[in-house]
Amino acid sequence: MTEIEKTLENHQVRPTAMRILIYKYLAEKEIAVALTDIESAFAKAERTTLYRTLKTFEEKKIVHQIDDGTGISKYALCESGCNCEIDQDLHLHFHCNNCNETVCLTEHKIPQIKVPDGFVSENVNLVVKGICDKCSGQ
Amino acid sequence: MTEIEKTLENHQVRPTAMRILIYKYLAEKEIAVALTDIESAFAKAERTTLYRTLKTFEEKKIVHQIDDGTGISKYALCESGCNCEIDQDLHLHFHCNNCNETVCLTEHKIPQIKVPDGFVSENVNLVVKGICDKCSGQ
DNA sequence: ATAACTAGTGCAACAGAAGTGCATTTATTG
DNA sequence: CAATAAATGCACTTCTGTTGCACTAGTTAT
Repeated sequence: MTEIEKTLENHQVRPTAMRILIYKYLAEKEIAVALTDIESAFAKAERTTLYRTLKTFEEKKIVHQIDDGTGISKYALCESGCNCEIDQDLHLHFHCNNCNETVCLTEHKIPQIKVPDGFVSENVNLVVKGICDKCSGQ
Repeated sequence: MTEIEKTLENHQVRPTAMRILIYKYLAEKEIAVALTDIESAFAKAERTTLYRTLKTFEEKKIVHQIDDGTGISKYALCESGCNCEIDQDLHLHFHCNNCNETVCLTEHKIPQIKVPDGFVSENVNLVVKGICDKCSGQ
């Protein structure tokens, strides 16, 4: 029983071959991935399977969905690289306009956002766009 | 020559009947609207025309596009209700999970966001989700 | 005013992502 | 091993966004 299998079972997800592969893929990638990314990485697998796997992972809090403003849903593992459990579920993501990759910037906390009276804040999504470290030539 | 016609011409957009209507619609709405919203409001007009009108408006800085995390592009007039000209093009939007409406919260400035070395910030998109004033019963 | 030209609109079609229903396979449990 | 439940594969559908092309309306020059 591998680490990944344990992790999946801890989240009430049965560790099938496909799921382990997808988990591995997500773990290796440091960036948020879209369904199509996984699709091209696993050419043999059906899109639907990948789609439903991601949905399952999302439900079971293994990954969380990221909206980086490209209009395409992306996903990233919740552990180590993302603080989606903390208080207000603050997401801080950086989307590179050059390479189109989206990364989690977890070191940088989001300042408390105030909303007007009557508004109830449940969730904050912050996407910074620009040029990432790899593309800016450091 | 109405106010709206003047506004359009000031932005180098020829004030056609359709465009005036769409501008009026946007001005009346206090919330950001999606293409489909306009579509159902103007059942007679073609979707393509509305689409291209919005694109033209966007190009000419009459409206700006909002990504509220629903995956559907929305638009709002740049004037009075949005500060899309200021320094870093900071957008602060509130999306109600109940009524699904998205509004601009212009009174509340976005604090300066720091990004790690090597990253260059060009644009910041902040969407707060929750319950709006209308739905929270004030 | 009219011909020539340009901008705007309508229609049709396509692309990509997301989502659903159903049959089949795989795994689990009695 | 049979019965059951979960996972997967396939075929479709829907929705948003987008483009090409023909046609119309509006503008400009002669």
